[in-house]
Amino acid sequence: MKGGTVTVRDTPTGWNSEPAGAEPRGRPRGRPRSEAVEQAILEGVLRLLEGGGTLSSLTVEGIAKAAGVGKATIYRRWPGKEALLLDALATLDNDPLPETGSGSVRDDLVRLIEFVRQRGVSKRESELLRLVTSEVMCHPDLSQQYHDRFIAPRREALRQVLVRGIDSGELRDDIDLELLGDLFAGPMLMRTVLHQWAALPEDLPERIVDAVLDGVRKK
Amino acid sequence: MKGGTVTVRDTPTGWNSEPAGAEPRGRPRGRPRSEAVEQAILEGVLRLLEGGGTLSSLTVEGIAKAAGVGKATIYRRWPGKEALLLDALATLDNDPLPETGSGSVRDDLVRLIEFVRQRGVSKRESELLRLVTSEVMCHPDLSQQYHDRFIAPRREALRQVLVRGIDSGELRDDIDLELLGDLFAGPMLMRTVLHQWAALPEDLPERIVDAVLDGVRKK
Amino acid sequence: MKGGTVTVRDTPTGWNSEPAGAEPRGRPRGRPRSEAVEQAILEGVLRLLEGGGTLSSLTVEGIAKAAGVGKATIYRRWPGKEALLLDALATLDNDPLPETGSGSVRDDLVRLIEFVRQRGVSKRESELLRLVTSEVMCHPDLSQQYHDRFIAPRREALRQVLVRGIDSGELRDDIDLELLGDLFAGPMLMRTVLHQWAALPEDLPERIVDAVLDGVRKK
Amino acid sequence: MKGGTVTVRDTPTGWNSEPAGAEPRGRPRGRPRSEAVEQAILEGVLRLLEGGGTLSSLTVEGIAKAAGVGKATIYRRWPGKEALLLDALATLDNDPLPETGSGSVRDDLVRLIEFVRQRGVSKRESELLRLVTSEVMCHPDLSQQYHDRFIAPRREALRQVLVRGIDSGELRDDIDLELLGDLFAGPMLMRTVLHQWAALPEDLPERIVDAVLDGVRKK
DNA sequence: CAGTAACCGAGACGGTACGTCTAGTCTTACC
DNA sequence: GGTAAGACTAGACGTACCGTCTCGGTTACTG
Repeated sequence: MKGGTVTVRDTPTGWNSEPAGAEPRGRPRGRPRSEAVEQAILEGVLRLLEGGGTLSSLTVEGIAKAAGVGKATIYRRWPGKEALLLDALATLDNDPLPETGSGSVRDDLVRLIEFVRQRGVSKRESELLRLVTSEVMCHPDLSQQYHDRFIAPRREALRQVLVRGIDSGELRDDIDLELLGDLFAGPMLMRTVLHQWAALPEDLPERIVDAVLDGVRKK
Repeated sequence: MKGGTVTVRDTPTGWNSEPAGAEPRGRPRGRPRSEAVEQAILEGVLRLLEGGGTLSSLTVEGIAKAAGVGKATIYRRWPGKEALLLDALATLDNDPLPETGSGSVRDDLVRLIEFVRQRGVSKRESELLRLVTSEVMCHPDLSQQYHDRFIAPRREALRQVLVRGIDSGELRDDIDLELLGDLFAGPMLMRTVLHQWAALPEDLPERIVDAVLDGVRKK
Repeated sequence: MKGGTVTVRDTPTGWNSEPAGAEPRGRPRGRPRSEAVEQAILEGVLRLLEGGGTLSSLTVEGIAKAAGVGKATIYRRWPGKEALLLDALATLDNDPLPETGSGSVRDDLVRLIEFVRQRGVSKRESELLRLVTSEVMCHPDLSQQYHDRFIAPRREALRQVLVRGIDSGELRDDIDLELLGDLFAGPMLMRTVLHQWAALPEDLPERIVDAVLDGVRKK
Repeated sequence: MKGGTVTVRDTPTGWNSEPAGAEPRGRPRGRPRSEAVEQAILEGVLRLLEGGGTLSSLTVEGIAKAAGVGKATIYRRWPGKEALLLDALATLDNDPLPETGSGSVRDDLVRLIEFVRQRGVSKRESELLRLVTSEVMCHPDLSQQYHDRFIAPRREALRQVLVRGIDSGELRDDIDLELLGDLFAGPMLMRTVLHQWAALPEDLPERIVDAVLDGVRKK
């Protein structure tokens, strides 16, 4: 289901795993958890989100109803709706990051930012993303999860491109990588947080990259 | 807060105002709403927030208890806790924006970003700001309010500096102002959303401004 | 207003009177209480009762609104709506009791019970009576009031007739007067409590009196 | 209570029953309602009533607290506290009616009235009975329920005795049964309504029956 | 092939908070 | 000082979810 994990029993995100140690290798006893049920729940979340509505209107009870599932079945898999949301976001977010390293650093940067822009222009994804981001801001304990699963991969891809640019002499080496990354990603985030979905024109990635690369000071 | 409104009776944020038109000028009848009660409620919110906790742990009932006030008194003034939060944020957020226009464009930009950084390093303000931002992301109806009261003034100050820079020939004139603003503000927002409060070193504003001004491309 | 009381200032039922002794005789200071207001309140109660509804739907706030009066004006006169209800009942209940003593004891008894039946067949009065009775059953402190003002006069009239009957040898003297009264009044009360308003045919008083007088044992 | 019904799932008084028709006979799904919880609620009501207090001081919230139960659990079973009161009354009121038909009509009548008197002299029962009666007087929709469950059985027992008396020639046959019943029951009701609990001496049933049977007219 | 252990839908359970309503008091300006 | 208006504290109302807990019933593996 998720990435390269092979065992059927692996809980979606590592939550709620068995006592750990009881059965070192053997298949757990009893009826195995239904893969179909899991899908139904995640799809139920997405379906409810399409109807719009705030985060507090997305109730566990409603999700259970929408998925035709008992509440306990949800709580058996996730500790709460916040964690469930993270997994729901993951089901939409499994497109591979664009290839980089083949062309110029500039093109790679544009491609990466364009990839993020794509998320933003999709109604369903942007809605969910916004909800999850909102949720994460209130729950420090989810922040790490969120960062590791959704932010880190993108930042890492960005970082690799930037490192390549520095090594090749295309980029200055007196700016720390963290800030460098923020400069490129910031404008996209800004528009997301402020509901400015419309403000994502096709040429935005190019304009961001060029402005950051060249600087905004008049030569 | 409340800008230049003069009348005593003006409700905090324009919510819940009287039918409008009934009594064009005269003082409304009945016992006037207590200014003290209003303060007590807002202070109650701030006190509860210092104790930490997520947004859902900040209940209207708790606020009423903390402020020594009936629930109805809160609902008489605000339609819900989200709107109340906006006003609570405003009570912390009434420092005047820094003066600009006296020195170089670069100095003005640094001053503006430093002003935002100050908010971030204050525990109480940053906590509240994060909660409100989170809330706003889920409630499109509050988004406008939030933008007009907290975002717009800062953006306008920023815009004026940028316009001055363009007019004086210090800044390029081929980048739209919106994007220009995002470039400077983005890194601050990024760190706020991701709980990276620690990542706000004193020299950050300078580094942001210099990087954006000069570009990150190796000369 | 009420019976033979002359002074304007006398509160309706003696509640809420001034400190008593402060100003032994002189006209009290300030604006005198408005007679009209008092009437408006009582009529408001009656109007609301016509609309039907339970006792808990008869709110002080609603009465004030219906009477075009402030709540404080009501509380200045009555300690609560229960007491107010008693006075409202009194405004309907001021017809003089029928004359007795002129004819036979049987005729007097029929006349008294017919008088009670009249109350029952009037929608408005019976509704109010039922509400008040209900209220009284829950408030022992009003029980005395209720008894003195509404029950006692009727029972006294009944008692006088019965005493006359005993003295004249028409009635047995081995039954205590209390029980004697209950025998005549019981059937009317029974139908009131059980909402059997329809079961008050015109000849009911006669039938009650004859049955009780003659006994129900077959001769 | 609940008569001869055997099934465990029967809701107390038929309120809140399932859609009726969905599952004609099978056991309803989900966790069954706890019998113990039901008892706890009813006992909570009785406990609160012993403390005295008016009907409005008997709140659903208080009952829930007293029974150690959530409010929803109460509302799941009863539509409101009025209906709950009826069931609470029923738990006290399940003594079988006295046997009749074995002896003289007079003895049967005395026995029936003595049965009612017993209710009245018990503090707890009379308190509850008074509250329920009061409540019923204000809520016509409960009147039928109340009548069917508490009044009708007693009236029917009384009616049977009276019919036997008429058939055997002991009682006059020219008085309608309804009035006949009221004559015997009226005095008891009267004392109940007027808080005259003390006025229920042991020989009252006998005196009532004899007076009604023989008539009060001097022979 | 019966036993057993965990799964499943359903929904009851004790709580908590919601947003509304009313009680009874208090505070204005006006009369 | 009476009056209408309406804000005030307090707390019950009935509803909606939370996260947990039974129920009867359903798989899969195991002995």
